[in-house]
Amino acid sequence: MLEDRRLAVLRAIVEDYVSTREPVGSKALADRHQLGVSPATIRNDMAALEEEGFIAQPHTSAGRVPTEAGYRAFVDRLSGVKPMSTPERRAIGEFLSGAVDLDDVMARSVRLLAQLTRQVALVQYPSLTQSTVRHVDVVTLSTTRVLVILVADSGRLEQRVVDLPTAVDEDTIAIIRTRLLAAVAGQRCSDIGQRLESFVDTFAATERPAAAVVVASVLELSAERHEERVVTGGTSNLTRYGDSFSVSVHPILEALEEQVVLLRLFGEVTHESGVVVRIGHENPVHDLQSTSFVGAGYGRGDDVVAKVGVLGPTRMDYPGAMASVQAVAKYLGQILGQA
Amino acid sequence: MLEDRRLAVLRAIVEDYVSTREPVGSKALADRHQLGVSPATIRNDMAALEEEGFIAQPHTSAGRVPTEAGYRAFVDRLSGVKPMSTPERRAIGEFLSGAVDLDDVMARSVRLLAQLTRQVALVQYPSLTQSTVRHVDVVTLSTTRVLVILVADSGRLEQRVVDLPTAVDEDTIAIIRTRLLAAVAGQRCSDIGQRLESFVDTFAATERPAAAVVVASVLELSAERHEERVVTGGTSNLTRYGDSFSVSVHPILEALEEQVVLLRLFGEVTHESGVVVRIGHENPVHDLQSTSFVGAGYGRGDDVVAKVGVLGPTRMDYPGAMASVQAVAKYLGQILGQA
DNA sequence: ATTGGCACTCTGGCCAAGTGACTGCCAGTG
DNA sequence: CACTGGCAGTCACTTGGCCAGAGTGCCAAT
Repeated sequence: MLEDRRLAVLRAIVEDYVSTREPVGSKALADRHQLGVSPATIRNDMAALEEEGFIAQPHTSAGRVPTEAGYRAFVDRLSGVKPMSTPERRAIGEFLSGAVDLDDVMARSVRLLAQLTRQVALVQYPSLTQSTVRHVDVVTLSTTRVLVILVADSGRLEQRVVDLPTAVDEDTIAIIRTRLLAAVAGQRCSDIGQRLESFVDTFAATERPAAAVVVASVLELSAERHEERVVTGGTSNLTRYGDSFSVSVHPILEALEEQVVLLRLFGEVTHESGVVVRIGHENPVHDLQSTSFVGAGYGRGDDVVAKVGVLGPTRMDYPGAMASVQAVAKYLGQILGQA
Repeated sequence: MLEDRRLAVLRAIVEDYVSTREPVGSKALADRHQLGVSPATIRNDMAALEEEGFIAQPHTSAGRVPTEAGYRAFVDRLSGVKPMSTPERRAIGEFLSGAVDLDDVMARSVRLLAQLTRQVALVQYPSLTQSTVRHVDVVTLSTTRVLVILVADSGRLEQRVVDLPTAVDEDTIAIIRTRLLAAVAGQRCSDIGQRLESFVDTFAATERPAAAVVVASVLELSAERHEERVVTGGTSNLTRYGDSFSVSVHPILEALEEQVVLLRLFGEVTHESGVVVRIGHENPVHDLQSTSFVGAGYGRGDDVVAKVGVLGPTRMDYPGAMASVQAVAKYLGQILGQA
């Protein structure tokens, strides 16, 4: 009861602060929410909340602002995922299903998510290791150069230009192509390493050098290192308010340009199907510790093949962001399933 | 002679302003450059330059700042392209030739250019219409779904998922694939529309519906609309200084997220092989009129297949940017030529 | 437990004065 | 005639002091 109201006050503070971006005082709270008590009472609650570390004052005579712990409590105990309206859901589905290829799906998703949340959106390409090989092709570019193409069932396509050690005629290429395809088609990407181990040895001596480099490139294409790729969108949302939300947008923009950093950010979002929220310093990336991250995995059925998320100020609309991220993840899974 | 010194003063103003980012006064000019005259004389020249519209004062008691016309004069008459050192050139070449496929080339270029100029870098994918078809492939995804892949000789690869009107067996797909490849391989992308005009009619009735949609998708892939694609990098350079360089970075960031806008920006860079500079309002894109653009076309030999450029504050190091853009364009052309 | 009242604190806006960095002009000089 | 030194004038920017407003904490009362 007493405890209940304190939490209600915390929720009110978070909501007000998120929408006004200004420290919120006891009077304003009493006015804008039906808490049924006077400002003085709220002040007492606020003092207690501050004691517990959920809120803080920027300076003595200012209102209160939620701390990271405050947001954490809000997310964990006070807000469910805001349900989305059916037309909204339908709009998302329609927008995403209009895509013509995987690149398009990714591009649309990131754009959509940025628009929905008005934050920076991040979408990761489906992992290769989790996929099976749909097709492999070897295209002749010149007598000593071929393009190796690998298509996964997620629709993901990887390519690579390969220099052959010696000039090779079209027939040999054809042989390599056919046999390679037979060897790996339908295999899981993570398995083809084993499958191809002694595969090269089965080629005639004249074909072997060329086959070796081609096979090597297929291995590389399907390897873990190559698998990760994150697209970003909505970076202009970082500068939506007069001037950034904390100190400077610069380090954040810098971080967003580094794939490695983005992967580290996503790294934390693992297995579990639910939405993950990382607030401020919970974040593994130092330069992004003034921001919060809301992410979720997506995939066909239950296995997560990649992740999506949004990045924004710690002062962000968590319920809304969680809903959007979840919805986009869900539709991404569906689209991938049918591809 | 007299005229000469005035221009020297203009050059000095531009250089100082670019490096210090502060209005430059007559005394500072006399100190930092060997103009051989006193501040008073310089003041006279400055008055004249202001009269002619090349420089302006932010307020009465401040130093002078170049106007757009001033930069224009500087670029046109006062600065050549700053030559790059040989080690620098070699570093560029090495960095770019390490790329494994076209995506990689583009990604590396944009990164490199952003680093060299410390500005926002833009790189456009090679145009398809200018290229010839190296390979076409049709990969079965399900009985009613195929992935159509088109590889151009520039190394560019386009893909598209296509729904077939009816279920089609693997043999039919194989037929379509083979005949399609024969029909378009080696053709210029811009020509294949004609080549495929009556191509569909040559198929047996049972194959025709499937062939029709596949052919249609190939046409789309090679069509003009699909051809343009611009990648950006170094956007964090926009926020390098305390706070933006003009009013706000926000509209600029927004503009950079719109492919259409970027294409409009590039649109102006046409044919001529040289470096093009657009200063402030010379720029066709309204939201980017507080910025300058330095761009150049690249391609194999003389025909321009796409463009590269950098975007930065009007107060930017034009000679340096021009040199970097030119160098990257040149190496891009070389790499593309050998691919 | 809640409330109204009151004293206290601190920020932000505002104004005035002082400082410094320019310029423009003018009279003087080789 | 081009250049120079000097000098007065203008204006932005900074500093310090002041005031108003917002918000708190505490206390005594209900």
